[in-house]
Amino acid sequence: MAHRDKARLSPLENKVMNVVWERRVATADDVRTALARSRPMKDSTVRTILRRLEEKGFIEHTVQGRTFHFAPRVAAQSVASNAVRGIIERFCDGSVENLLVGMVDSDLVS
Amino acid sequence: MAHRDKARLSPLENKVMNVVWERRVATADDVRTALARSRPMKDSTVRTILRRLEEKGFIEHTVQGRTFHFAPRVAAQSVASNAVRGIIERFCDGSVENLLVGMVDSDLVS
DNA sequence: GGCTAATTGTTACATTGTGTAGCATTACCT
DNA sequence: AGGTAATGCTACACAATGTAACAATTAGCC
Repeated sequence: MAHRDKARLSPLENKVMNVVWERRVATADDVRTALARSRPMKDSTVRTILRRLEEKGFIEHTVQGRTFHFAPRVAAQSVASNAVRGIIERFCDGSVENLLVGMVDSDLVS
Repeated sequence: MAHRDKARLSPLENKVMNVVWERRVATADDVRTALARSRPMKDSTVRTILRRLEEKGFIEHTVQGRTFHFAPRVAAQSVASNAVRGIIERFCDGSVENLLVGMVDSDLVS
């Protein structure tokens, strides 16, 4: 299982991904509408983010008529797990236990 | 407990922090020496990183003679837990359980 | 079939973050 | 007191990020 997914998500990319993850499939306009309240964006901006997300391998698209339908290529939990793995390597000397200890200490889990 | 620690660690800052965390206290030269093999850096570079880390609140220094002695202001596990908390919020809809499920799925824990 | 409005493609750019470092200055210690 | 080692200040190139305009295309309606 060789996979190159080192790419990280920027805050905005993250928000967009959340929309795609929630819907399982979304058009650029779906995304813009979904985020309109919390983060108004021009159509072009949304498309740029979607393009970058696709370049990074987080989403893929199919064409329906003239419209791109974006769907996740990776599950949110998968990305999350990967991120946690990175954290464990970088901060906890590779030990999951160390992380869990810290999480217990800060009441994240019990 | 109001704390503003939104600041993130860059890869290099991370490496430097690891040295400081390991030693509990380190001078700029200690850091440079410790990382010399894996990442040769000029003295100035190390100092810049240390300064930024201090600005970000990750370390603090005391002066011994003319030398700065840097020590962590936050524990590694604390930073790790915070990072995980962020991940949970951003990817797992705020649910620790969701994260744990993903971690189990990807064999991070059992 | 042709037109129009919706969609995508292409390109740009200002800001900030990151890594890298030089040089001036200061002040211990011998 | 002077040399040496440490800091203070500043700079800069490159990549990432957020933001978007404008051009080109084309699906689908009339």
